[in-house]
Amino acid sequence: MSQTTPIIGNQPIQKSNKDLEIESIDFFVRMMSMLGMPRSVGEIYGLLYFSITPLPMDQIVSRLGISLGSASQGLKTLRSLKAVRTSYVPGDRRDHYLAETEFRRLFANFIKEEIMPHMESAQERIQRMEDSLSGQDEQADEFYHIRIEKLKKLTRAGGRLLPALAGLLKF
Amino acid sequence: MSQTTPIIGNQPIQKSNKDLEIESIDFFVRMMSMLGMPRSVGEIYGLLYFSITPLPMDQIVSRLGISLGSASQGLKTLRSLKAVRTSYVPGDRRDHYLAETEFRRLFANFIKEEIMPHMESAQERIQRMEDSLSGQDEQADEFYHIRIEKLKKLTRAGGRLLPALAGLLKF
DNA sequence: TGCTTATTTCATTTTTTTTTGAAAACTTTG
DNA sequence: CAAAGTTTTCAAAAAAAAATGAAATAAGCA
Repeated sequence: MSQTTPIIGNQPIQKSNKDLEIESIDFFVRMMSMLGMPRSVGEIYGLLYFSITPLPMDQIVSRLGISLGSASQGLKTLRSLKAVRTSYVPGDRRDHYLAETEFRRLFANFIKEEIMPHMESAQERIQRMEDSLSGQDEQADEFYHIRIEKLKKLTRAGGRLLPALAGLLKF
Repeated sequence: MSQTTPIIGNQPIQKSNKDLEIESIDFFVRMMSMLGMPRSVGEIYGLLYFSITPLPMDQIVSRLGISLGSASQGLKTLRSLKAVRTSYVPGDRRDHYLAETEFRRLFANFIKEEIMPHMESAQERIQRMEDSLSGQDEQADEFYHIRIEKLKKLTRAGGRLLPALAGLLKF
C-alpha cells in the first residue's frame, strides 16, 4: 500500500524533481513563445530538458496532460528544429525522446531554417519595389529610392549578421 | 467631371505609387509578424514608410481600410516602439504621423523594451531552479546542476549579446 | 502474414488574439 | 463655455492559432 517512490508506466523509478520540472517547463514555454512557438512545444522541451532518461511519447502525454495529437505535432516541430532526438531503448518499441542541449547549435539551426528563408523572400520583394518606381517624378523617386536603399541595407545586414550571431555565442 | 489625380479627403494630391505602397505594406506586415506584432501594426508602418508626407489617423484608416480602433491601437504600439512620431502640421488639429526609419535605433529600442525584460525574469526563474535542488541524490543533482549552468550561460550570453547587436548593425 | 502497439493526420472544438465600432473622454477654437 | 472635431477605450464580434481525439497509417513482432 505504501508507494514511496513514484513509478510511472512500466518505467524504472523516475527521479523527477517536480519543482525543477515545473520551473523548467515555465522557462521554456516563455522562451519558445518569444520565438513564436506554441505552448505545447515549450512544455515538451522543458520536460525533456531536465529529464535524466529519454521519454516515450505516451509519458510526455501523461506527465504534461496534453493530447496525443499535440505531443506528436510538438515533437515533430522539435525534431525539425533539431531540438530533440530519439534514442534507442532496448526491448521497447516506442521512440524515446531526448533534449538536445547545445543551444549554440539550436540557434544556428533556428536562424537557418526559420529566419533566413524570410530574408530571401524579403530581398525579392525589395527588388519588386525598385521595379515599380514610376520614373515620372524625379523628386518623389529620389525619396523612394533612399527608402528602398535603407531596406536593402537592413536585409543585407540581417543576412550577414544573423548567421554570424550563433558563432558569437561562446557558451 | 474628370478627376485625373486622386484627391483623398481634403488633402492635397497625394503622390502614391500604389504598387510600391502595396509591396511596402506586404514587406512590413511580414517583418512585424516575425517580431510578433499584429497585422495592423505592420500595415500602418508599411504605409507610413513610403509616405512622403506625414499622415493623420483618418487617412491611415481610409487608405488601409482598417477601423479607427485598430489604427489608434496600432499607432500607440508603434509610438511605444518609437517606430513612428507625430509631426506638427500648421492649421490642422489632427496629429500627423511619420515613420521613424533608422532601423538601428528601432532595433536597439525593441531589444531593450521587448526582449531584455524577459531575460531578467529568466534569471530569476533560473535562481529558483537552483534553490529547488533537493540535495538528496548526488548523481541526479550533478546532472541537474549541469543543465542549470547551461541555462545560466545562455541567458548571460543573451543579456550581453543582444544589446550589443544593435550596435553591430552598421547601416 | 496477421496481430498488436505506436504514431501521424486531420476535421472539429477550444482557446487566444486581433479587429471592430460605438461610447466616452479629450482638445481646440469660435 | 459650448460645439465640433479628434482620439482613446473597451465590450463584443471575427479571425487566427492551437489543442483534441478518433480514424488511418505505419511499424514491430509472433
